[in-house]
Amino acid sequence: MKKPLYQQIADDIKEKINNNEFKPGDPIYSENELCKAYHTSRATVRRGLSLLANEGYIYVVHGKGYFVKEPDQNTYKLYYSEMDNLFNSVDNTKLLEVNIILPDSKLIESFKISKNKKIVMIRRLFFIDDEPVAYDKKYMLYLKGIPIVEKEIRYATFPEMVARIVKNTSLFNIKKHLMIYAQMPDEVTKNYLKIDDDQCIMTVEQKLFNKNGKIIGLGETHFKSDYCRLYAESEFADDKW
Amino acid sequence: MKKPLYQQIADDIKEKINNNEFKPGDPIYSENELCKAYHTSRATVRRGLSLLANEGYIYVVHGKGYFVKEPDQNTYKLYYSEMDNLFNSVDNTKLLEVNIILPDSKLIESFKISKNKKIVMIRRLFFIDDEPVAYDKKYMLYLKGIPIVEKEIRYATFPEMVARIVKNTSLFNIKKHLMIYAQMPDEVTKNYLKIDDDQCIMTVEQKLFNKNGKIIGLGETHFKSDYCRLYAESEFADDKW
DNA sequence: GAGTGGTCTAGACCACGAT
DNA sequence: TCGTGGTCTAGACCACTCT
Repeated sequence: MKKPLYQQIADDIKEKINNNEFKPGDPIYSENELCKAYHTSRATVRRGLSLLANEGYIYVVHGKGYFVKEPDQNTYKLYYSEMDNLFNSVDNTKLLEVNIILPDSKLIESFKISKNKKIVMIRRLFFIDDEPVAYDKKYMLYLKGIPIVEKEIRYATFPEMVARIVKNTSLFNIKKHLMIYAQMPDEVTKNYLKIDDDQCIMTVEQKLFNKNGKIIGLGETHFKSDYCRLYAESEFADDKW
Repeated sequence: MKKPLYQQIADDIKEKINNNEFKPGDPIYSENELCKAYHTSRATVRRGLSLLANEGYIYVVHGKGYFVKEPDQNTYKLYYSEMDNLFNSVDNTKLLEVNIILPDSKLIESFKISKNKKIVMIRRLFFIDDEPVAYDKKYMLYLKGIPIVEKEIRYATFPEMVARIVKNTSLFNIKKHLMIYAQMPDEVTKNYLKIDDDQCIMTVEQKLFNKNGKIIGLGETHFKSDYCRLYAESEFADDKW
């Protein structure tokens, strides 16, 4: 299990950064210095530095050198799926509505489309152990010719739906935004989720974009608060390479 | 602005994956095939493939080849800081308590420490425009000799605090976990946040670990729901290299 | 012009998987 | 054994920054 040299180089520098021997903003060794120090070639040195760059420890400036980065404290990896949240999984769903509609002014605004374009609207209820746990609404651009198969959308997450229904999208090239907040449910949501006391809900709004940055989907999911615990962790970029 | 060859190789393969010519699980070209196809050396081909691997499009199996990855639909990049959330920033804080305590059984359990170890406890209130918006509690391992300067912790995020107070930690090597959920406030929180109607709160629990996986900090922040909107987006790993 | 990183070549040898 | 990827060498030439 000998550690490759490029890994050793990366680890040595990483340790100096962790121990504050190199501080954010500081220049570190040049490639040539490292070549000499480790009696190796530039390719190997560069590979080590590339690891550190990918892990967010350093950055490069052409013609100047390598510098220690300010650590990115506030970025986390979040796991989110309408259907699953590490603690419980939706085990049943009910399709409340699948419709092709003309957009109201709010949707026209959001999708930046003309008013004669059509929108697919899907409303669902999610269940766990026969208890309604989330009320879900989705809007997607409608493009002729793609059949909407109920079976396929009952358990689909929003990205999966869009990859099926909207043309020229694959799960690889959808950009996604989430907005997450707590609120008190409105009457409709209260009814669907059978909330009678003053329990609150977690709302997750989704926006999906194609690779050109055009909005192709809008969604909101309202979770009964007991059934929505979101988990996130700091990303320690693992060395994929 | 000529595109480097390794980028071209990566883009060509990426396009085939986006267009579903290569599906998840499929083997793609071998390094040697690509060398021939692009009349180039293995190093260049490997650099292109490395890009794709870092962006999550493909994975490698030694001795077998490169394969298309299942797209990671449910992973997002989340921005979280107690002090800032893209919509509003805490502009004032009040230190309710800074104390060194002996852990109760719950803390002993959580930190996996013996009962004579000491814990630093910090409680704060956060304000925006003179309105209390969050109630914040932190627990950290106490190590002798490090002074706790009130000025330094009033506006500090949890990772910043720990990097100051706990030995051998830097902002680079702290692992962080978050648990996020909506709930109704308890009486204490209601009083601090001056909530009289039935408004709900967003709770964010933080766990901090050192590089060996040992827990070094526990925190919970309770936000008035209007002041906590969390934002996340799909991570399109930018080519750092 | 000297020093830095950015791209690329044409090899070598090793480790792993399938057969 | 053969084809695959994994590590590494010793160069080349180019582009950028600083002085």
